[in-house]
Order: sequence, then C-alpha cells, then structure tokens
Amino acid sequence: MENPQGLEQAIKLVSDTYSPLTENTKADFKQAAELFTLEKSTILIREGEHVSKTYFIVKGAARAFYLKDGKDITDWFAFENEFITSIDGFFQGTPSSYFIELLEPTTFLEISMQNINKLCNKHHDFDRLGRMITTRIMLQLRSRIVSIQFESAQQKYESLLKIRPYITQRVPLTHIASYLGITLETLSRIRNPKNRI
Amino acid sequence: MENPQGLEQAIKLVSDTYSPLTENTKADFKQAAELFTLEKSTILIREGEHVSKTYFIVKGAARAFYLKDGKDITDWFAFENEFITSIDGFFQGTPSSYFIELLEPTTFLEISMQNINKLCNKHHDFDRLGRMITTRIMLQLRSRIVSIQFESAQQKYESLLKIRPYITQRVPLTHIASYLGITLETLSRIRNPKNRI
DNA sequence: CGAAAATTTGATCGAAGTCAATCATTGTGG
DNA sequence: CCACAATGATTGACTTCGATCAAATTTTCG
Repeated sequence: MENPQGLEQAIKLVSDTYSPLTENTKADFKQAAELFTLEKSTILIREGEHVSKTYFIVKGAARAFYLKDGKDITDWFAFENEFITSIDGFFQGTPSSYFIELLEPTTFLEISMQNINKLCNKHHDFDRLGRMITTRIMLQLRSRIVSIQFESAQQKYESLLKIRPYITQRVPLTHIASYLGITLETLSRIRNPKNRI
Repeated sequence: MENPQGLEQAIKLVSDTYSPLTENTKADFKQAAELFTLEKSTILIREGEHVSKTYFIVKGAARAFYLKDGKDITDWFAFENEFITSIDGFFQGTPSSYFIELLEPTTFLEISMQNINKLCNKHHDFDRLGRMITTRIMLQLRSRIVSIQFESAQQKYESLLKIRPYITQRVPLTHIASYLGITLETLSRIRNPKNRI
C-alpha cells in the first residue's frame, strides 16, 4: 500500500481493460488489493509453494517459468495491463509448478484468491470481470497452441513478434527461445540475416 | 426441443459439472437452450460462418478442426459433459476458422451467445458458471501447451491416453495424430510395440 | 462382396537439437 | 573506475526425430 492513488489508478486500468466495474465494486476492490513496486529479478512465487495471489502488472514485466530436467522453461510473459500468477497453483490449489519472476523493476497490484472469492460473491460485476479475464487468457492460449503446433521455429518467432514487437528489447533471448519451444542456438540462427535463404 | 425431460437433465449435468445454479436460473436456462440428437458426421459449424452457438455434449462426441494448407487438423475433442464450439468465432465474433463435426450419433444441448449474455446479465450464478467453464478450458489448454512443447511424439501420445484412455476406441487415429501435431505414420509407429527399443 | 477409408510399413530427407567453443555484454567488488 | 567474472549470444560440426513420399495391407460399410 505504498501509494493509494496508484492503487486507485491500477484498479481503473483493470476495469477499463477487461470489464467495467461500478464505483461500489471498485471501492471494495481497493480494500482487497495492494500495490507494490519491487526490483528486477524478484521472485514472487516459487515452485512447490502454495499460491494464493495473482498479480496485475501496472508498469514493468514478469515471467512464469518452470524447471524441466533442470532447464529453465519460460511459459508465460506479462507486461503492462496483464495478469500473471502460477496458473496451476492459483486455480487448482495445488503446489505451484511455476516460478514467477520480475524481469524489470515492476509496479503491480496484488490480490489474493480469498479476496477474489469474496468480491465475486458480493459483486456480480466482479464475477463478470473474472470471466472476461479467463476468456481472454483462454483465447491467447488457443492461438499459441496453433502457433506451436504447425509453425516452423522461424514462423513461431515471427508470430511472437507480431503480438509482442517490443519483446526482444525487454526480455533475454534465452527466455524467448524456451517460450517458443526452441533452443537458444536455433533462435540465434533465425535472427541472423546471414542464415536467410 | 425433442425431449423436455432430457433438456432438464442436461441442464442439471451442466450445473453439477461446472457450477451450481439455482432453480430459478435453471428454469430460465431451460427456456434459452435446446436439446438435439444428430447423426455421426453432422457438421454443426463450418469455416467462415458466423458462430452464435455453443454445444454441450450429453452423449456422444465431437471435434473442432481447421484446414491448414488443405490438411484437416483436429484442434479439440469433446465428449460427455464437455462444451465445444468454434472458440475464436464464438468468443471473438469473427468468422469461424473451425469446423465442428460430430464423431458419433450425439445428443447435445445448444445455446446461443445472445441467450448466454441475457442469462449472464440476469443471473449472477450464470455468470459464475461461465467463469468456471472458461477457467477449466484455460487450464486444459495450459497443460496441453506444456505437453506439446517439450514432449516427444511418444510422450504426447501417452499424455493424451492418460487424460482420455478411451479415445482410440472412439476416434480415428488420423484425428488423434493431427491433434497431437504428429503425422499419422508416426502415430502408427508409436503404437506398434515392435518399434519399441 | 468389393470399393473406399483407415492403418501399417519402408526408404529417404531435412529442420532443429546437441555438444562444444568462442565472442560480447553487463555489472560488481577491489 | 577498471578488471574480470558471470551471464548472454553467436557460430560450427554433427546427430536425430519425425516428416515426406510411396506402397502395401487391413478394416469398414453400402
């Protein structure tokens, strides 16, 4: 609760981006959430932990990653106006298989599942907001599957650049490579114009 | 509306499977939905069409597929107690990139987006139901991405069998192969125990 | 029963992985 | 404030999994 003004603005952002909330709901939302600013590389969630919170990025960036045979695999990026959490832990109540890490100094809104449930029960429009958020994520996941499934490494990279043109300026290539399901070496070759036919 | 009893049971199934509905909401739901039984191979949605309806499978099976360079790619299966529609067309209002086809003689509940919106506006618990359904699909999509991303053809097939042990009895291998993002030939070799190391 | 559809099997090829070494950039402590 | 360690990215040689092309075989169903 570093800055109540900022929190109000963050809530307005959520409401404007996903689904409008009444002033009444926003007021309760404000009581239920907190705003933080933390430095780059901060780990918000660790593998194996119980996950009770989700994060909405106001300014900055974060990623979700997991370890597969010791290798760091990025599964999700979140930038301004997007949510991030350990999706399995948060929604299924199971221990997190993900880490959530800040990629930049980041200001974010934090809210617990418990408070979300309270708000959902009290306010129809907050439940609606939840539906809109999950719907949007569902659609993002779907198009990612289509992309992964039948695109070459090159095409996958280009598809990502279309959705997130700025990503290479903000995120190390290693994370982009593992997100795309290709190796760092392959990504490097793709990006090198000398290797074009 | 072949069988009003069946429709009532279908609605109970939805409510029991995803999120409880009050009797009042169920009554309105009943007015807004219809029950159909259609034969195998019926196409419910075609590519390019405007999509206004979603389907809940009571008995039977369906798949969503799209054409990529003329090839038939299965993107989604739905069996008993699951929903299916053209996810992009239905949620984004864009022309469908999918076909929806029945894989067996199938009894299903049909409801339009217009009626869903009406029910969502009128009943908080119906909005909640929508949130639960999209949340579940979101989680399914997530674990599918993990599976596609870093599993071998063999592992992907085994992962699918874990979730849907009966699938090979109900669905042609061609569709399973394209769903897994592998060729029919590779799937055939995987399934042949002679090819095991 | 016979045609069409579905599946299996075989031979070959290529995109991307692995392993390994080098080069570049960043940031921290002496 | 520079040095040098650590991290990040590039390049090269070789390998492999699964795709492709082609044909045979099995199953399904009118």
